[in-house]
Amino acid sequence: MSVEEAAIVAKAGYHHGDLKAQLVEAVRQLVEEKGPDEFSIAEASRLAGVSTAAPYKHFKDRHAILHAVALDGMERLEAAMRAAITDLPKGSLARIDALGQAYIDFARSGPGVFRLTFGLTDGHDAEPELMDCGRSCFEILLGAVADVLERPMDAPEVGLRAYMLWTFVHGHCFLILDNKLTKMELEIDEPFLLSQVSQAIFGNARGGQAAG
Amino acid sequence: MSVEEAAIVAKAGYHHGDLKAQLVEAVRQLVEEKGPDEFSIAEASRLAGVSTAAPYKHFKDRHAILHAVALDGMERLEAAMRAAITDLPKGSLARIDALGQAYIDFARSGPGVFRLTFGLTDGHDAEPELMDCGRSCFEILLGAVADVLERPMDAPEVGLRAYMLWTFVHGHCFLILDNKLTKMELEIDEPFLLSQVSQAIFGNARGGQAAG
DNA sequence: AACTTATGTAAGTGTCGCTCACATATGTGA
DNA sequence: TCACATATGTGAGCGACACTTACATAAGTT
Repeated sequence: MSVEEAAIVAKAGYHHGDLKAQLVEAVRQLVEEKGPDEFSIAEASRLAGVSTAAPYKHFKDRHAILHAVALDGMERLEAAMRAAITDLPKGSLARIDALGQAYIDFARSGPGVFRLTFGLTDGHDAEPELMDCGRSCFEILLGAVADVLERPMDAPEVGLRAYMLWTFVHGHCFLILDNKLTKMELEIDEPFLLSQVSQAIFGNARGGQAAG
Repeated sequence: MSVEEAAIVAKAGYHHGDLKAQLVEAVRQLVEEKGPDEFSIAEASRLAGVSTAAPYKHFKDRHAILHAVALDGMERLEAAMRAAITDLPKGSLARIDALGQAYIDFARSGPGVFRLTFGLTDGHDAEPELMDCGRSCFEILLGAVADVLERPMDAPEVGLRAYMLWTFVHGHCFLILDNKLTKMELEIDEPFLLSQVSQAIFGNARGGQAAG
């Protein structure tokens, strides 16, 4: 059901019924279509079938709406990461690769939201919800790395390797969103790339000494 | 010399003299101060001491200005990368690390421009100038990797490893710009991280030689 | 000096973010 | 059932902005 259809159903009378959630969804759509810069609250209001003043009953300002969309995205990312590893054995490198793939799939399925979620310039400090959710995502990865290394989650080498994995996947996401890969005339198979990365990071860590 | 001072000097009379370059500089400043979303052409015009219509004699629209700022940034990045390796021996891992550090320094010295340079949404970064400059940057890295591996630049393993390095550094840049490192309560020494990365990527490719 | 071109201004248009006064629906306790 | 507080909608309007148009001024060419 699109936003417009949902709007028609929900808005039986004067009151809308579910405006807050539908505004988030409308903004999400617009952000994907036109990019985070080009969307306007006015257009989202039109999509939801309400006046341009209505959103301000639910959100303080434009930034608050974008934050809500970003948070929604981050929550979906966390759910996807959890789902990605449930059927895989604890301590396996397959879990690491699956987490990376989930992250990449999330970025690819919604480039605009991905950019928003990780690119909001202003006070992430003022948005504790978004930060907490991001930390939860990272802790999933931390846990998987700790299992592979058979070390506690707060061990330095666990943090280091988890961070290395994160930066790699994160950077890869930004580069594929910009189509940099094809533009640089690189032909790289993604699963192969992921396996090479986990091998590079964990290859010398299980048989021998750890970093740190 | 700030933009305002330069404007006063340059604008002796009716004509400005150097408006195009100064607009780019003014926008660059504003992007750093307020973020790429918050800047306005009107404000940049005020900074440069001209009317709000003047910029449109030099740039088609807002996107064209942002593109010019992004291109200027990319050119500075390319220069920084070239400068970073001139005094280091060909084929050394030190060159790899220096390129990474130059990239990171560039990001840290101008987060707004960095985001702009690599974050412009798809329709607008299809600008050939920006793309060519980006490819030049990547080719510097490609050359350094090729030297380390003692293989031609177009060899698949050269492309793969160069890409892995790029994603690492690129992801790290975005994460430090968002202060994700401190927020995740990670304490990671950056030079150590870089050396770990080059070691992970090149460690098994050159008989286990580690970074300096 | 006359003509062309480059580069500036002022004024105006439509959109947008956001606010305010007011309208309408909903829930609650007497 | 009914007054009343609260939540959620509308329309009008303000100031800022992107961008356009018509016009003014400078600079180069011949």
